[in-house]
Amino acid sequence: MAEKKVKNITSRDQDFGAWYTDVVKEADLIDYSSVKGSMIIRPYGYAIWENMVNVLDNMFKETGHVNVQMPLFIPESLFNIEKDHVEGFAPEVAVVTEGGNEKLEEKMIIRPTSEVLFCDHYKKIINSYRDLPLLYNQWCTIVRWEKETRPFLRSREILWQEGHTMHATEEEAREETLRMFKIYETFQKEYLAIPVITGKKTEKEKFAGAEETYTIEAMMYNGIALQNGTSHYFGQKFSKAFGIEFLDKENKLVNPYQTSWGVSTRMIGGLIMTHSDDFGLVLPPKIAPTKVAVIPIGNDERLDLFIETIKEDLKDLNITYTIMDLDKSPGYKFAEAEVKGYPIRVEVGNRDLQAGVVTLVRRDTLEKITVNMNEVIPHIQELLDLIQDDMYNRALQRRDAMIYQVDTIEELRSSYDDPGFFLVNWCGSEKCENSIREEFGLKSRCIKDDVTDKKCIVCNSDSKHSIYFGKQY
RNA sequence: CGGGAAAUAGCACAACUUGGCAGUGCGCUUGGUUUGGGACCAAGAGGUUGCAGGUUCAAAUCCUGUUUUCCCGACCA
Repeated sequence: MAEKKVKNITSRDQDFGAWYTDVVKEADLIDYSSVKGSMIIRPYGYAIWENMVNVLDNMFKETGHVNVQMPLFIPESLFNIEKDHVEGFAPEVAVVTEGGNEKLEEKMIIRPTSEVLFCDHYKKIINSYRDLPLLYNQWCTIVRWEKETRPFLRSREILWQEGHTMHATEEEAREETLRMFKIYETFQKEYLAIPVITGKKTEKEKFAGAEETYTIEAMMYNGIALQNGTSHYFGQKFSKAFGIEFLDKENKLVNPYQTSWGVSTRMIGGLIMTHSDDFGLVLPPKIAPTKVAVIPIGNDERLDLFIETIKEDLKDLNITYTIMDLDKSPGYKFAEAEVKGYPIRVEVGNRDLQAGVVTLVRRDTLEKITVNMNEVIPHIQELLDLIQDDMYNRALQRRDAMIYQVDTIEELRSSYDDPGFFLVNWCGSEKCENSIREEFGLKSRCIKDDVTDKKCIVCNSDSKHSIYFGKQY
């Protein structure tokens, strides 16, 4: 069991913010660049993203979506077509005013999201109900001029995925919004081992231009909320504003119904702040680029033989691995394996070989397990599943312990500073939502469900919803 | 965008107060010895002190501006 703390990582309980940046840096996930708010994602960080992309991209394709690539620039006039959308994004867009040494006649906005580009294109290619549904997705970067930036959590240049779909009927579009919402939820639970709270955003918090926004809210180790994905239902707002029309089966000209949905590398930040510890990164096996680290200790011919065998076995089972045979002391390798968050490490030296065993160490608990040499592989397989499940369950327990049902404003007043989410009854008015935000610094996360037999904790009129509030990143 | 702190070798820092040869530790390279919690010996390499101006015989050091990073706040589909 590790006794010594990795020297360059601040303790998580002492200073959560410093701990987070330390882990991100020490695990070689990113480097800072000379460009404010634009991080360099290094190979190990990018490998985590690639795994996320692969899983999600398959899920998108299985549900009929295809990938496209849209322009980076949006002419100002195009951007200005939908009023709510402009108002929401205007404060944070970057604008190109010059090109080739000349002032541009029309400013070009660097996409902060691509709704208008998709709509501009859809207008041309949608003519008949036979063209629908149109299920497009793109993997790309976008730019939002954020003032405070943090690696993965909030950057100016954001690496993400945005799906944009058009449907013949409202029902279909609503189904799509929820289908993708569900895919995000499943992905985060099953692959990232992050328990999430899901629901609708309030009018105040929804996406600029959307009719409804569904959100995936995760709670970090310190009780802070992280919005880890959204799915929007647009109705016909954009299709009307952009004049997108098609002939339906009755030969009537109608506007299609639209959705959009996205997740970004912010999920990597969520992954870290949910699972990692003072020794470094802890990754769930299903998303870890390297699942097993084999650490040979000392020199021995039998050791080489063992390494060769285990390499073959792991390769056959498609379990990614690394052999840490660098010329470093064992302690160095253990610490290195921990900071990188390899889910399982296999320690093997003379002592083990003599006894015909190897030592397995789980990264999540740092528990050491001695197993028979010829049973290593089944143990690894079993352990990978167990770690995945245990990580989810631990995160779930911790989160649930930090959700507080609060029935009166006095209760909230005495507990609002506690880390976590507060479940309150709310009348649905923006006034009461704002008042909770102003007095307690808590933002609404999402609506849990409809409640009618309770009173709003602020104004005491009939409650409409049970809703989560929390501090956010 | 407001308040605070910082930037010196790849990393962490010293030298700055009181201007005068740019240094220490880790890491890196080479050779050797080692190996169960961040090994040891020896020999090396590595610098436009973030950037741009100014003051001065002389600037890492003093002054001005600027960029980036971190912390707190505001903002954040």
